Amino acid sequence: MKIVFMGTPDFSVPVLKALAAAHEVVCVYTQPPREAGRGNNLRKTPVHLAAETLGIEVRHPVSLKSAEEQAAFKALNADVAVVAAYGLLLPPAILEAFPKGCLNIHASLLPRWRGAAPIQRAIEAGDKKSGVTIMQMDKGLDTGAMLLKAEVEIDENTTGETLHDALSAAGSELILNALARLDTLPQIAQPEQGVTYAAKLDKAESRLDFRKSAVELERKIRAFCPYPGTYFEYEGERFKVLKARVEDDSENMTYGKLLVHENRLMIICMQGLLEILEIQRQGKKPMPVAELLRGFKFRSGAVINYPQK
RNA sequence: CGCGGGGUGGAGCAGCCCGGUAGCUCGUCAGGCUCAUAACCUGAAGGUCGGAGGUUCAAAUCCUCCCCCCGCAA
Repeated sequence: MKIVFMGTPDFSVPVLKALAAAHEVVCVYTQPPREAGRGNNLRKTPVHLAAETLGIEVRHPVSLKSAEEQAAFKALNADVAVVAAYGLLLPPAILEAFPKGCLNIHASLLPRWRGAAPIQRAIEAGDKKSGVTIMQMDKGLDTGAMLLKAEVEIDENTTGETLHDALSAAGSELILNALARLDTLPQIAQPEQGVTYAAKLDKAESRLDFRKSAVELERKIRAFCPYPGTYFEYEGERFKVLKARVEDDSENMTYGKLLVHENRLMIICMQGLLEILEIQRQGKKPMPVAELLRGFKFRSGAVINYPQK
């Protein structure tokens, strides 16, 4: 099949590779290079780089609203467009440009977690499973009819990173499956029941708030690992928390207090005790807490800064 | 030229501002103690202080350039 692929971040790269291996990908759409990272140099998106390696034409329009862009898109004369985390809204003219329309790979079991950050929100909310959904795109935000789903378990070791990779891999497989049976697959409308939205990740959420429970915080730490990360402040310095565990989930009032015991570091939460397992100092690499404690001393009993209301 | 932190025996840190014997917490090795131990005691090995120049009687420490790692912002 002749396919146009539209995607931007790392999540989309395995999908592009899978498609390129099995079909004719005539063109790749991605976000334009932007200033990013140290030095604010222009950076091509992961999909952009992957497409170049594969020798596929890359287009990165700022918008698809203009008649020129829409005409250029339609002129590709493909059978279908596959969209995975592209980052641009698709106008009706794009959605209807090809015979099979636009298929989307969404990283959740729709209609749960429509929107920007379905992977992290699922872990953060304590869901026991997530998955990917292949859907026929329509005008709404992740509201189109569903073709196929694949489930992925979430357990106590699942992080944003591992779930991201698992869903990306599952999505790559599932889209090939869907394309192979495109004409016979039933299109199932999304139920009204169970709709939730995954709000985009906000930097302010990265700061650990010890008025929350240890259970909630541990889930957030896993969900936000490695991006956007979580941290607490100690004597004006940020300490990124990569991994933690719930030591105790009973109630506690002196929340925000830090405890150093043997080679362990714990923080009292409004409800429960959170043990920090993996930590990263500013300018340093992530390391197990016990290692940091060999050279760096936290004052036991110190109160950790957390967002004030 | 976006802002900033860091590279010191195997690990984590201090020392650098105010040049002058390489330190701390661990780990490793050997021996001791012990029913035993990741515990304790004693001893030992192990470092061109990221690299190259420069200043100086003397540089981990001051100056210049380079390499590598990371945090923030975007």
